[in-house]
Amino acid sequence: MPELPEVETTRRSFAGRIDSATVVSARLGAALRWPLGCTTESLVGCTVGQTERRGKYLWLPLSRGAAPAGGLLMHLGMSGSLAFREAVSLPPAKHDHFDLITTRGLLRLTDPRRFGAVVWSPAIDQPPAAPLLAKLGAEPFDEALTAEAFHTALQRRRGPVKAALLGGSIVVGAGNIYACEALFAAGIDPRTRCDRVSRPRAARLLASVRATLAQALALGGSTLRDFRDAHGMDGAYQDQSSVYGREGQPCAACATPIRRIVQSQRSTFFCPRCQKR
DNA sequence: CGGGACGCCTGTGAGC
DNA sequence: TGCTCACAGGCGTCCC
Repeated sequence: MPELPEVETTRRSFAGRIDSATVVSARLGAALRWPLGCTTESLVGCTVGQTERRGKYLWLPLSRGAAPAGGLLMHLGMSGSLAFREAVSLPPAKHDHFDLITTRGLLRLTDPRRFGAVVWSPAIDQPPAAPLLAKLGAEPFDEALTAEAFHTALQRRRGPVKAALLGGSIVVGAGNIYACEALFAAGIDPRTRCDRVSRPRAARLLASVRATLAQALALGGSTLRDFRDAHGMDGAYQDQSSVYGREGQPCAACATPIRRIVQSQRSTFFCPRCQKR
């Protein structure tokens, strides 16, 4: 569900609406990936600032008057979604695990698998937020990430290029779907060793990662919708994808059946003819 | 440092 | 109908 386009779409959908709101109360249901790191009571009275995104993490800065009061680092994991509603008194359903009730509305995390997280941190550059964010690679649309820098980073690795995209230590944002799609768009076999990707092909791959994420972003995060409706791959994204979830179906470009393999415990879909090592 | 396996959880669909 | 199994959009941690 939430890869970078979905997380960014989520951020845009509520950042302006919760900005400057004051926390009235908070509620933590079942435990998430990590402990909240503060009491829900300690959030009361804090003012929410502009929500930022780093990779697939969201950061909600908090303050008390003029004084910073840390912030909440949020992650949607595999099945999480955030909703912001003006109606504050909606009773939580089974998988609604965190509520931030504010003067402007209710920010609610729904996450059936609970791989997501909400963690209070005294600052974004201090633990526990800092060590989590420090491992992240470049933002995909950061101009500082040039084709040359991307190629150089690939040259240092020997594993399959698909795993490098998924790992996010070079560039963040492409999860399993968009990593597969970007590799297809670039015509690169996902099994290709990183250090065997030539400079021009690295440039093409980076451009494809950007184009794939940008397209999804332009569609408002094509795969983002209510989890109950979103389960499975039978939503809008299925129609958009060239390879993801299409094992056995003919490649749109050459009609060769799309293959599914497993790389580092994850499914990879690709066209064995269009994508070359 | 890189790279792969594992585990965290619940839900769903396929097959029997 | 109910069971078991494989699988699911992420990622930190552990080991080699």
